[in-house]
Amino acid sequence: MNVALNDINQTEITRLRVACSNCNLRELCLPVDLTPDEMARLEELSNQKRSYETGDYLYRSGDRFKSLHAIRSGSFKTRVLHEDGREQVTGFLMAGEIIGLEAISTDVHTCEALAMEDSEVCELPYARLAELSREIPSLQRHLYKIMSREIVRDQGIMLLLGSMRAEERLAAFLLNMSQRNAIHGMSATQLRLRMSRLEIGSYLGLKLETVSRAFSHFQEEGLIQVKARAVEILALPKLRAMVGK
Amino acid sequence: MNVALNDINQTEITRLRVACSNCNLRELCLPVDLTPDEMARLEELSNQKRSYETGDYLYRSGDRFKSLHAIRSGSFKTRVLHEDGREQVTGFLMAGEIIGLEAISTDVHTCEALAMEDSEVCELPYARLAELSREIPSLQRHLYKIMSREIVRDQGIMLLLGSMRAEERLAAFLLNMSQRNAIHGMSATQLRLRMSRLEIGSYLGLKLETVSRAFSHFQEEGLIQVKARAVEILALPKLRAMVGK
DNA sequence: GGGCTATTTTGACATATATCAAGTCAAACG
DNA sequence: CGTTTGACTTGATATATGTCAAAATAGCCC
Repeated sequence: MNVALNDINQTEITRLRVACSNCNLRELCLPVDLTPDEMARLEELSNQKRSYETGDYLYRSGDRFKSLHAIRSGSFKTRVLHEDGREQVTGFLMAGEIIGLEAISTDVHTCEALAMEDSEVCELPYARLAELSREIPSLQRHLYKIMSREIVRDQGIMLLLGSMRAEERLAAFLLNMSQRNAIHGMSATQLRLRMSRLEIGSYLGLKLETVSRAFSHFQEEGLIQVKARAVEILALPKLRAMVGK
Repeated sequence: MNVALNDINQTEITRLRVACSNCNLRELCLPVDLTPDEMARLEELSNQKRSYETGDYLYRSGDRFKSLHAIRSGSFKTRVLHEDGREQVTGFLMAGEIIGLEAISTDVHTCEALAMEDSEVCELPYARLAELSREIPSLQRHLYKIMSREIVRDQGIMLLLGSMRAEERLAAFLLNMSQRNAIHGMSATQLRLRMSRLEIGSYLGLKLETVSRAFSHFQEEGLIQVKARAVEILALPKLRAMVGK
């Protein structure tokens, strides 16, 4: 749930994402009125830093939940493993985004998160965040909002996944990647995908061949330029039109 | 998002639902330790009551969000209307359940809720609930949990919808209805569905004919006995097996 | 109860996606 | 530099679901 298809529905998308580079909670604070003192206390929470290499686990299913993590560099995917060993990708998390929210309720992670490339994260101990939010009502209210907005976002996904066809899903995915790139100051049209066709398919509920065909078809139509994982978006408006906006 | 497919994944399902008949927040309080005094204050919130006839709106898209509602009797559906007039059902809410959570973040309802039959609800003014939660830390924490558990639940839906086929979706739906029936002290096998095949299809992302065929097929297989909207579940374990558990 | 209407079921066919199987391409490695 | 390996693309076919149409059924009003 860390990643949302319906982001491309052009509602605000900044939300939980940390737009500034030093991995504090500025984005999270932005819409709430905090005093400089409160702000400082909030930023203190995110001072630690840790490195992960490609394939390393940030957390595994069953791990006790202690903290959220803000991704400073690199990217992660979250997944669940089914009994039969199949992998189901549930989200992609990029630099500047916060990961781990899904475990707040259970205190235990229900999926695993692993680095898709060498990455760095800052820890946000949840206990201290909650504690702080009890002292700062506007922060508390904001956390509520963040969480329930996640709900709305996912509801959006549900609606979309139920009714979207393969190419619409892929269009939504590309627009989502584009927007998240743009938020963090990178190109909105030049994408370097970190994930394989198989992973994209798993995330979108499609087979890798279907994903590949959709890429090819988009290229034929002049919507994008594909070169393996380097994708250039040529016709952003047309892609938007495909997903209904 | 008020309704979840993955409830049938046999995790706990009591959650937000109010199991006792007088529509207080007992279910909501249950897992938290409240003093009798705190409990009393909480129950005060749900004293009001209002009636709705079939087709009445509990709220509409765009309405200002003021309160949650606990359904004392009857049932509601939530939906969004697309530009072209198509209706998309996003949830079914039954007696004993709480509706409206999706609007907390935006302060405005993003979908509309209307009665599927004559119904009664109690209002839970959100401001007072939030205020109270500030004074009662364990309640605050519980609200966090409820909300983020909604997240997990919806994530479950996302996973399911992406990979489940028509009959699996219907099986999940039936099991969900069964469980919710059971929670509120009704039969787990004798279901009186309040919604049409069209609404079920809209909710599950299927066409009504597909829903109907799935019902028929289940009956042929001896899994259920169908008589219009009266459905008897004959082979609960087999249905469970269909959805992976 | 009889007729009316909406709902549900069923059938025939169309389309989208999955499946199976080659074949291509590119990075990694000796 | 050739080989290997994994990822990606493309093609042929199968299967699931959607679409269109008609018949059957149930609920409702008089």
